[in-house]
Amino acid sequence: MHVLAKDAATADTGPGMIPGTRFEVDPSGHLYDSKFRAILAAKSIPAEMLLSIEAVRCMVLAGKTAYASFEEALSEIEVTHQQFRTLLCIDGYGAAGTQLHPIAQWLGVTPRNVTAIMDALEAQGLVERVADPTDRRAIIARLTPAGRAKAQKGTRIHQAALRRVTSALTDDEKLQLRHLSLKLLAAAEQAAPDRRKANG
Amino acid sequence: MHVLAKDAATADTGPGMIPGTRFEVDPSGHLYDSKFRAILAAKSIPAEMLLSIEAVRCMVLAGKTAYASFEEALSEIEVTHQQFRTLLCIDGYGAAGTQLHPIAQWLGVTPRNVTAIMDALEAQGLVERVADPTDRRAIIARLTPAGRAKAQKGTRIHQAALRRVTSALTDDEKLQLRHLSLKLLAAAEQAAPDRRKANG
DNA sequence: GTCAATTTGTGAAATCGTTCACTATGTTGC
DNA sequence: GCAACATAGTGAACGATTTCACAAATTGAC
Repeated sequence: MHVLAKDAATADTGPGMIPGTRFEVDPSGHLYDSKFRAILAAKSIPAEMLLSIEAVRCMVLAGKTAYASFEEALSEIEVTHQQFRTLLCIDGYGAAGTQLHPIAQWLGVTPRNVTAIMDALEAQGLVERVADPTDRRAIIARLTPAGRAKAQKGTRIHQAALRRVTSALTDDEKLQLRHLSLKLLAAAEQAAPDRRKANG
Repeated sequence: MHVLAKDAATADTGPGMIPGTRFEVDPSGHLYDSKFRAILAAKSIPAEMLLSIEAVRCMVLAGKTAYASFEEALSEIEVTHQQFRTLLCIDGYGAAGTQLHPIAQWLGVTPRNVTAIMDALEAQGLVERVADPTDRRAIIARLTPAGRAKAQKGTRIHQAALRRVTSALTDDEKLQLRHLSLKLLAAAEQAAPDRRKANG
């Protein structure tokens, strides 16, 4: 009826184990996580749901871990991933800078959060807030020279990390991954209609 | 040199737009997000990186949105997705219950966080802490009858939401998605080696 | 023109997660 | 036996993000 975590933990080195990973290959030639499946198998879940659960979970986990590795890499220059993405976004607007709301959309977070991120970046001297001459409610975020330098260094680091993570996939596989993710995303968005739609 | 967000925003209904989604189909027949690509195109990113960025971002976004839709669905019975996953995990151990550390592994969070989740669930009367007779340091988490009922209701809701999200994919596509995600996950784990490895 | 509705940014408080430090207990080597 | 070390749970402090409420400015309907 139930499988204790210990049971699954002892399955660390199963028969189909791939060297260098904790995953195995199923009969159809696809990777799966035997440890997770062993735990899941005990929970009286309809067979047709198992694959769906596995797929979504793997995707979530891969995304989280990928972003975590970016975070880790960027810590070298003392910016968080989110701060780096913000710098990159602002940099894209050049000397003109941009209001904060477009940044929020790009990051896929609330405007309030951008205020907080800006506070941190400003404290580090990487961005500056200047009045928007065309709209007195708004402020313009602009990179300082230090911010531009940081964005450049960050870009090198981020791209190296990205390459490290994605070199495991061929271009065709990346295309496929993007395609399937977007299909699922479109379906999920209809189920959670009020969510912010990030661009970065 | 730079594309303002406004420019991209006006591209809401491009030529290759799919009805019912905000995505388009590229020449190879794969979905992509034209809005995101338009913004990205301005940022002087090496061509070979663009696809990698898109793929990872789409995956992250899809995962987040999928989980958000579960959260949304489960709010009907006043549990968070994480609380539901915790209930499900504990339920898997039956009447014997389990210590908290295995739960932390299953959820992929720190033990400290499980304490907090348990606090919330206990306050709702869904779980109970009892002393572990075999280890006086440990406590055993067990579902109350109310917890069991909640887990059951939650399972129905969660599975309905999961079906809604994943019905967009064929079984073969789910297999493929899981496969590619795990490949990427394995690569990302090597880049961020200290991360907790979740099982649920 | 004017007034209502919307938009922009931010303070305050809440949520969810983390790390660090600590106590109490178990385990192991000798 | 016992010192050294590892493990289980939790308090305290912190960080990222959200929601709600608000003031100031803009926009739009008439």
